[in-house]
Amino acid sequence: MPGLVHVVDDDASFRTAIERRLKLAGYDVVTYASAQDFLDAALDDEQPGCILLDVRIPGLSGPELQNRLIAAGSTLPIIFLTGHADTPTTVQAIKAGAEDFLTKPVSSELLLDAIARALVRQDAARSHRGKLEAFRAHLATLTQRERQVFDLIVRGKINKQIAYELGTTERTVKAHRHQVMEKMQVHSLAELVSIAERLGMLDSNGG
Amino acid sequence: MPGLVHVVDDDASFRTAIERRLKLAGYDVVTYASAQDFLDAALDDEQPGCILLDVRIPGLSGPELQNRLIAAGSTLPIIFLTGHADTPTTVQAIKAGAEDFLTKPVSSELLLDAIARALVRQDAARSHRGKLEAFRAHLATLTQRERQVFDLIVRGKINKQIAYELGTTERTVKAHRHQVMEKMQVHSLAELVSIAERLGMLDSNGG
DNA sequence: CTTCATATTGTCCTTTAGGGCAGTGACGCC
DNA sequence: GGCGTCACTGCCCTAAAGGACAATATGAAG
Repeated sequence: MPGLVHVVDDDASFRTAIERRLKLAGYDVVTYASAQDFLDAALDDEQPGCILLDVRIPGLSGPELQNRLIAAGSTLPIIFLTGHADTPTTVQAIKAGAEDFLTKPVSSELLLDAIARALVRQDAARSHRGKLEAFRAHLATLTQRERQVFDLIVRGKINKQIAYELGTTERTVKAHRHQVMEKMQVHSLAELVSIAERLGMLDSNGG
Repeated sequence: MPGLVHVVDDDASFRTAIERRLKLAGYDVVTYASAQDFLDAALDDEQPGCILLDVRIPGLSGPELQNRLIAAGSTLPIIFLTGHADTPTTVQAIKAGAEDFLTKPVSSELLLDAIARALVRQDAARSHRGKLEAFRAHLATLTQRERQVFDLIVRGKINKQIAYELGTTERTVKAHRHQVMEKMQVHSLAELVSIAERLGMLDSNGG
């Protein structure tokens, strides 16, 4: 799996060395001397890649950068690389979703394995997220009224009940319902419910 | 949140000390000198509780016990406690779902926080799992034919198509469909699809 | 052989869902 | 004032779902 590896480390000689190793393995590499440099690069989050991130770097620390990226909704997997790891930092990083936490010096085998895993994971996450985004995009085109009808439909209400709850008629509900199916680009109630479930809209329902 | 804390550690004086601290905090405690002792206790996995587990113990190691429990489908959260942690072990434990990884000596604050989190998490996991189990139990009462109809229903097929695919008639499909709704204890197609989605039966569908 | 579960199917009727066609009314924008 | 979007609605018709009542067939279990 090809991909772009972002190396964030303040040690210039380390950056040079790791870049050479990764390029030999067939990866594209970009290096950054600080977390801020990385953020300033304003990356395309959708591109296949991952981050090799030093924990202790001047300015924003590795875990701080990780938090920023999570807050920003990034899906770029992070592999931490550090001279000496302390347990709480390690635990926190992994809990926050880091792909791995390695210690320098790192063997090429461990490093390349971690990168390969990270790229596979990101690929899966990206395609999964892509589908959800498509659903959300469709959902966003619904008018307020259509959205209300949508919510009641996927909770198993029949048109008659929906009409009553919205204070309108069955014919009107049918019209909205038609628009909902059209805009969400589905051809069955089952698909509609499936989408709603995936978007977490049915977590606490009462049928 | 009350709960039973299982302490697995080969150091008798440590067990005694930790038991006293945990009981003071209001928890029930059971101690084990080895992983095998814990396994032999044949625990009720559904009871609220968690495990305080030493990494290096004679016989089965902490991580090995963790793997066994995962393989057995246990939902008991694990908090690792160890004298000195190495990074790969820490990473692996957390990735495998351990609640935390603490080093001895541990402050009561960190320990009790971790236990409280573990119990909350287990509670959520248990109730979530309970619902799924109920669904699965209902699903298990379906006959083979009903199950086939179920699968096609939740993929958005209409009775006519289902009848064709199963080489039977629409009337028969209706009969099975009725049985499915009855046995799954739902009153709408939406509920049925929602359940199917939660049970992971719709991951790759074509509507 | 009898009983039970399963699978099957038919006829008839009611309720829901889904649209076609047509029209009204409110609101915001150019 | 004209245009477009959104919400609303009536009449009418077809398709799909669901259930009542009734019945056949098969295989496993006792």
